[in-house]
Amino acid sequence: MIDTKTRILDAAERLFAEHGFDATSLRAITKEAKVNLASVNYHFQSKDALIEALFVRRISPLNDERIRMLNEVERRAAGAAAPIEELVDAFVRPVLPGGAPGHHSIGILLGRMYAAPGGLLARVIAPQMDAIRERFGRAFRRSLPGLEAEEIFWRIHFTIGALAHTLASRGLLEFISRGMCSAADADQARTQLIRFVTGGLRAPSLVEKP
Amino acid sequence: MIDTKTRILDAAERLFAEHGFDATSLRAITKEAKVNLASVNYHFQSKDALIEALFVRRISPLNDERIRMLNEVERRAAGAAAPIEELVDAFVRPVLPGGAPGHHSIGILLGRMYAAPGGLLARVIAPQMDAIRERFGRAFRRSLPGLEAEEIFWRIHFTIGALAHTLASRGLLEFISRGMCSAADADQARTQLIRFVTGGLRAPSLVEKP
DNA sequence: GTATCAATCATACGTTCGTCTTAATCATAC
DNA sequence: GTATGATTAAGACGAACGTATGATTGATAC
Repeated sequence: MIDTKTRILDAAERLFAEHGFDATSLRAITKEAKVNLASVNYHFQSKDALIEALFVRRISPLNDERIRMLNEVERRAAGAAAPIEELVDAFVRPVLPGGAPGHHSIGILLGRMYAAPGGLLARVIAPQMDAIRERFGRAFRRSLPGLEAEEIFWRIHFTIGALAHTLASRGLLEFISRGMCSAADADQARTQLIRFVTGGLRAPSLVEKP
Repeated sequence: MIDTKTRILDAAERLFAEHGFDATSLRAITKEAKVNLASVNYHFQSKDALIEALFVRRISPLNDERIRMLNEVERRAAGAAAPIEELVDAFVRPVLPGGAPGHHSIGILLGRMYAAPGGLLARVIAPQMDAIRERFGRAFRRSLPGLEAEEIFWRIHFTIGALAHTLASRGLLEFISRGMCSAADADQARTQLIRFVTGGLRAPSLVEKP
């Protein structure tokens, strides 16, 4: 029998991803997890703290995997500038379904969190993302010497947008089911995403070079 | 004195954009609008219907402006394929701050809605977006003859993602204020966005051409 | 066996929410 | 003036929520 704390986290992750944070009550979570209602306030202190714990559990391994893949890409490049496609792949793959070990619905939740108001993103996610952003920013600057740091910043921002939208979009699957898109598998989505983002990153700089 | 219905819509739009739909109560809205609580259920029927009315009021003019700009772009192209930058501009400008007449916070709400669960997007926004997607899809196919229809579909999807993320991201302004990005004005964001998206759209096709 | 402490359980509390009801107000037409 | 229909006002209702309480169980150590 899995321990109560994990059962709560798993159920919460699943239900939050499906219905959103506000629309999911602790009663629904404890029912899904087959635990007592009070367990949530015993193991965590509040609903907010539960949500926070939920991200804490996933984000670190996720970003570790990103860094691991990035290091691997740079190792293969052997000192030269790494190919943009591979940098992007290291950035997006771990967060896409099937991309990281123990991966469940955290990608959807992350995508949703980026659009949500409130302090959780600023308190929990943003600090973790700053390190990733910094590390990948350096790699991109290396492989895109024609761009200024500020432009890199913007383009990473747009990359996150395209990624988060792909993760969060409920509409996508509907479009797919309506025949507007034939391949529903994650590989197809990732390949298309990488191609698009790589093109965006490679776009010429807006800054006039002397 | 502006009429009650409009006052409610304006206040709701403002508060929803700032705090989200669930975190904003009808009492907060009616207080902000300086109207009676029951007015909401009188003029609209429910909170959900209010949210729906809120989008209905803005989306049509917004998409009309998109179509108007697109037609203008195609008119200038005089039969030839229109430049991608201008197509993208017609797509993103109306939804960005200062881009359309009567524009307030609807962009933030749209950006947030794309990441939110529930049927409102599918019921209200998606049907309106289908027409836009179709119209712009045709224009993009014309200007990007090397791409298959499915690839165009994906790339419009990613474009919406980058756009929605830019609209919804609270974090962005924080990064800006922390000096990681110097220009906070909408012009800078739009220019960077268009450059990135154009590059993504122009990326070579994934499909092998015979 | 019994003391101890963490975990689980049923249940209650206080709050807040969306909605509804009923009465009061206002403008307009006759 | 008065009737009429639309709007606004004040307040109450029931439901659902997050949280807290106190009892109960279960395992471990002595």
